[in-house]
Amino acid sequence: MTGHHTLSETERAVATHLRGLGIDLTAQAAVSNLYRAANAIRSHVSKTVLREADLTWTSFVVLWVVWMWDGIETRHAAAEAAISKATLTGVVRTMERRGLLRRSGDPDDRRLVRLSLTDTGRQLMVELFPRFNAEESYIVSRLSRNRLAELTEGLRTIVEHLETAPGGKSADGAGPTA
Amino acid sequence: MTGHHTLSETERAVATHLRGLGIDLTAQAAVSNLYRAANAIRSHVSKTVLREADLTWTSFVVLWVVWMWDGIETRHAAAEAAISKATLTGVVRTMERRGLLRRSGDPDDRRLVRLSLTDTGRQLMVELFPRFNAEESYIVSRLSRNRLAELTEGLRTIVEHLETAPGGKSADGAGPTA
DNA sequence: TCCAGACCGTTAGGATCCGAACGATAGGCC
DNA sequence: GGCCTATCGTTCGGATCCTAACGGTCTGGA
Repeated sequence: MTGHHTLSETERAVATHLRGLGIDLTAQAAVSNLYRAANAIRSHVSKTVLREADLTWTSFVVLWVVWMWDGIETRHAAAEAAISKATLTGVVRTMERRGLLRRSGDPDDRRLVRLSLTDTGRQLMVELFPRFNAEESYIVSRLSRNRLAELTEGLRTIVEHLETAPGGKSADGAGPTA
Repeated sequence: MTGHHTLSETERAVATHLRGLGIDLTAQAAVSNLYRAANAIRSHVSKTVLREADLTWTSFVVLWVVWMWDGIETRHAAAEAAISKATLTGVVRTMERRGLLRRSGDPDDRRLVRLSLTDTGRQLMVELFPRFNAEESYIVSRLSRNRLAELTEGLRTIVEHLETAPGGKSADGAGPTA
């Protein structure tokens, strides 16, 4: 993917469609390619490494977050995984059912729920992540060391720009303003 | 989002966790930042422009695709929007219910269904897209013209790499091999 | 002390999202 | 013509995903 039209064809169609509307084409191309790349990556990894482990992308991300930050509180885990608290509740239920993850209440503040991996979950990540990373390595293998560094830096700039922005300040959610 | 930890904190945690596992950290950082940026963008736009129009990101993308390629066949529309045919069926049903989109059979091949915007749908896109694009412009506003061009080029490289790859060749789906 | 407000995770309801299986249609080959 | 196979969009079942509303818990000031 994405689609039976190539990137060039799409960009040409866009250009002709939006002629004279005062559109920022460079921004359009950048965002479009960014999202297209993210989709391609998610799809690729889901169909290779994660498929064998019977994990969805989101499940893997949640496991990853809990692996990185053991005992993390649910609201923080949701923010790290870029999903809403409501979504996390469902994913955690699934992962708990499969014995990969554990919920435990905080004795000091009984509103809180803390998450940690089971031994099985930790073992899964130790054996799964290197394979996941191998795909990541494959994904960027066409870029030189310099170009890859520039790409990463550009992405960081965007992320920090959006995350520090005033933004919409919605109630919950996975947004940059959370 | 994405989280109460900053990018630097996360990268530090990753580095300490994966020490000695032979992990490609530069690839990990690149892919991680790419996906994080995509999430931030999707979230940002969803909460600003699309929220007012009561459209989900996917709905907007589908409308966009049909706007660009009027009379497109469903399987191609699904590929362009990077969603599965099954998902598209549902989204189209929703958009049709709201009078933004129309389905019509192909007389020459009665298996096919072609999609096109209604006048209402076209009018919506004409007034909505400039605002959408203004957000895109805001998103990349911190990058110089040169850095933006480099970013876009790097993303294109990744997309083309994944889309031309042999990959999994799944039956349906929105993947890079579709 | 007590209670109004803030915050926590969960639930409710609906839209996406997927792979797999399904009926319907088209096209090649005899 | 008559079948076999490929391909189309849809349906089905289940997981994700969101906002809004909810009950339980904490906290600070009267």
